[in-house]
Amino acid sequence: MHGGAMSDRHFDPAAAEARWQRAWDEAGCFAADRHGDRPKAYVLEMFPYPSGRIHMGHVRNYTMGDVLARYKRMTGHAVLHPMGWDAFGMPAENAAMEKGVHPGAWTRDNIATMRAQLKRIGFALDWSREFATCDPGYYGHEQALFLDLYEAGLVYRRESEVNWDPVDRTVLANEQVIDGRGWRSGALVERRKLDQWFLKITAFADALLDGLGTLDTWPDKVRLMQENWIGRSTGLQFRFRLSDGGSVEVYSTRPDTIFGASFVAVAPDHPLARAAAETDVEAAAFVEQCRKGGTTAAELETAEKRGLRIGVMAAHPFTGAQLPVYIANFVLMDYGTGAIMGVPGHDQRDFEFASTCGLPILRVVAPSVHEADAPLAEADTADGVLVNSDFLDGMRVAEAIAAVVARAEAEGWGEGKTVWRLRDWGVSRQRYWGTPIPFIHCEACGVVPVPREQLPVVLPEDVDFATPGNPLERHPTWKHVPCPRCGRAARRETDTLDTFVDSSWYFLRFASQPADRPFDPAEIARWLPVDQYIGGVEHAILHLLYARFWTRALAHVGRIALEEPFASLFTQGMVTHETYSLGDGSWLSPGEVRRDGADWVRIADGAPVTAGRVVKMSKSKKNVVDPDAIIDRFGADAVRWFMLSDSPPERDLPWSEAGIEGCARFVHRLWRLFGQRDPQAAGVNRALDRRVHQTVAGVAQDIEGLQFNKAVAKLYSLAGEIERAPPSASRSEAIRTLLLLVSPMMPHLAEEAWAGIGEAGLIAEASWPQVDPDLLVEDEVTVAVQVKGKLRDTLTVARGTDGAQLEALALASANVQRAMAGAPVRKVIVVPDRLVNIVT
RNA sequence: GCGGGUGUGGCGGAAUGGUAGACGCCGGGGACUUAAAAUCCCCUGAGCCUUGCUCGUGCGGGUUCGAGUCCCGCCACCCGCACCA
Repeated sequence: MHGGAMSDRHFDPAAAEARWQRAWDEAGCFAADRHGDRPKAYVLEMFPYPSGRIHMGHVRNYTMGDVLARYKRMTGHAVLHPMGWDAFGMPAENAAMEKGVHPGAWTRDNIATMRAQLKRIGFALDWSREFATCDPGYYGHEQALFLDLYEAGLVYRRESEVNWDPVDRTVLANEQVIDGRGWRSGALVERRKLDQWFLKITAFADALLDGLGTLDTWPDKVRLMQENWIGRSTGLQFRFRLSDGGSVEVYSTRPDTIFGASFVAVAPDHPLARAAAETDVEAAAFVEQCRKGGTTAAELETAEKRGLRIGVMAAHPFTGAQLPVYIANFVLMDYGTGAIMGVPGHDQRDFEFASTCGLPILRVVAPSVHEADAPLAEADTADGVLVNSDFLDGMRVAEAIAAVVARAEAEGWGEGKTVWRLRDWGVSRQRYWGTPIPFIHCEACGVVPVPREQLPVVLPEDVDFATPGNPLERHPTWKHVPCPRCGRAARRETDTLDTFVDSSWYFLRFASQPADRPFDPAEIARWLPVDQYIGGVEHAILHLLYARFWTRALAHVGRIALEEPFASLFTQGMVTHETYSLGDGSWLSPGEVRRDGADWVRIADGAPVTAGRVVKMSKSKKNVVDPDAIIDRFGADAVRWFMLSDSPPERDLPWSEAGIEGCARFVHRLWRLFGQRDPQAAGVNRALDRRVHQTVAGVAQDIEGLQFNKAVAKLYSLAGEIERAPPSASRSEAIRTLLLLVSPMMPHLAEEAWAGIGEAGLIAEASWPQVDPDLLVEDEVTVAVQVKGKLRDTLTVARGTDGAQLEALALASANVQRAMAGAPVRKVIVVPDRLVNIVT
């Protein structure tokens, strides 16, 4: 029975991996242009930042994409599955400061390391299209595209706040601000205004919002998050007359609650606040205090709500009541007009503020007109009817909003307005390791674009990181250039672009890489949009929104004809691991501990270790495992299999030693099974044939739906089924089919076995098995029998047995009769082929 | 604070409103072996008066012949919040 030559050999993952990776390379199987005539499939995973080494999160991400890419190839597609590097960014500069290495050298070393790691895992990538965003051959084109947007009026400059470290005299990223202090200096961070470059993403707010409607294969949660982020709202913008003769413009999405207004508040940056600060020392001190601390929304919104009353009063547009005006730290200058009317009864922030300041809290919306004076323990934001509101009384909220807007417009003190939460995208970074912004500042001519023939503006290599701040700014010669317009001495822009710009069009560059242009429009037409994009949910808003914006902006300037870059999106979960700590709270890595009965101890000295929560793998908690070390021990196929097993791909995947051992066992178990294929065996096993065809169809469906854990479960099942089956022609064919089905997941084992059973050619180029639809259905079914909804028996009957017969069979069951205890039948529900429910 | 998500055995999870726990891991028992590893077979939600019954999908309600699945209200944890990528 065990005739194959393979069964005498053990499967040696290291040898097989090297052999077949070389074979794929030599055959050029994964070059995208290999099958020009086939329908296209562009499979893309978010490209990595070259941080040093590949981590398990990358392996999971790229394994999913790889399985899909290999499957698509087997089902007759021309597949574009590329890889590159998101190579600009802060960590390279940090490394330069800490270790004295050049950011470029550090980055290129990391890329070399990580490329080698990815190759070891056997991904079916078209490496001929690889690039890094820090290549001048990439970022030079980005500069040209930036100039396109500039010419189209989508780029502008304005003042904007940054986190300023007053000791290091440096702009800090949000993550470099810890508890309001600079991470290196420990100085209290301030907000400081700088002239910065902006992209007019708000010009596309409507289009980006509407476009979400076409992305029906994106996860609902991502579309919802983007929708909320764009934050379209309609409301009333209107003016309060001030007691000093001036006025203040406010915006409210709930103008219906206007009769509940008990104060007016402006942002600390609001002109009114600045004016007050000039004349009033107290106001100046308060505004100054508000400038302390970081710039993040979370920080601003969780800060205690504080305000300072200034000398003017605002007149209520309907009642004429004099409302106090405050400068308040919870009012944002970036949203609406930077000023609000405070309605404590129906806005939680206003409620908290009014409570601490002793301002009146009025109810103007109630569940019914009879509850007009129900007390408010907190802000009531529910729908209801207007009360205590003059001409609005009795209206529903929506009706009242329309009424107030109409009245304001008629009387000329306000107008209905659509406001977006989305703000323009600030792309200036006061850093070295990024794409130089291609502009020159001339005292006579102003801001002048670098002429296109002078692109790329290349970063200087000779920079020093001995002191904080932007090395481009203090470089002795780089920024000194003649003005392209008048020829007089001028200086280069020293800000570089946000790295999100780099990742906003890389998927276009993968489709073609001409030297003289960013991309070839014909190749964009051929490959785009990306058919399946896969990455972490942490990119659900920013990266994906920016990439959608760039695509539309490039279409707007005529570079491409494409609205949405990613036809389908999948967001995968994180790889997690148990954490280990000593009594003093210090973390230990998985390699430093071992199990000792029910407990954990440190290997070095037997010290007791606490096994803690299962959390995302991170260097700081030391709960990481290195992919290379795991491949050394178990082989690439076992790691790939683990990445696909058990956890649904959108959820977190807990790494475990036991789990990877189980996967490695299964790899070898399959090898033994493949070795049992006996081409001489005769006879048909119909039941096994059915299982095989059901599995082929099911696995295909699971892979297409990216439900790899379900595909894995089906493959385990089928393997067990085949193992238990006696030899037959059906069984031999089943083994060959199983090999094809596992090949996208365990490509090295599959190639080795494919060759072992004497098949010609590479399994990487084989076709997905055909399904016989007649074999998909069983002819017997198991029907559940319930009494009053509780399972009492099951029946095995021919598929399609009619209802009356099922009912009779059910009533004849002894278990059913006992459960009924003589009660009369009131109703019988029959679901053919599934269930009979007898209600008594 | 705001926005989004998740919750089912010891663990990861499966289940078009229709047999909860497929498949895998761990654990237990057995076979093979001088022995071990490897491999193979069986058992494995809890409880009980064990031909079978009761309970059970984070918690509390509801809809339904029937709810893990639908609705309402909570709790816990995770992700994002515009200069981390």
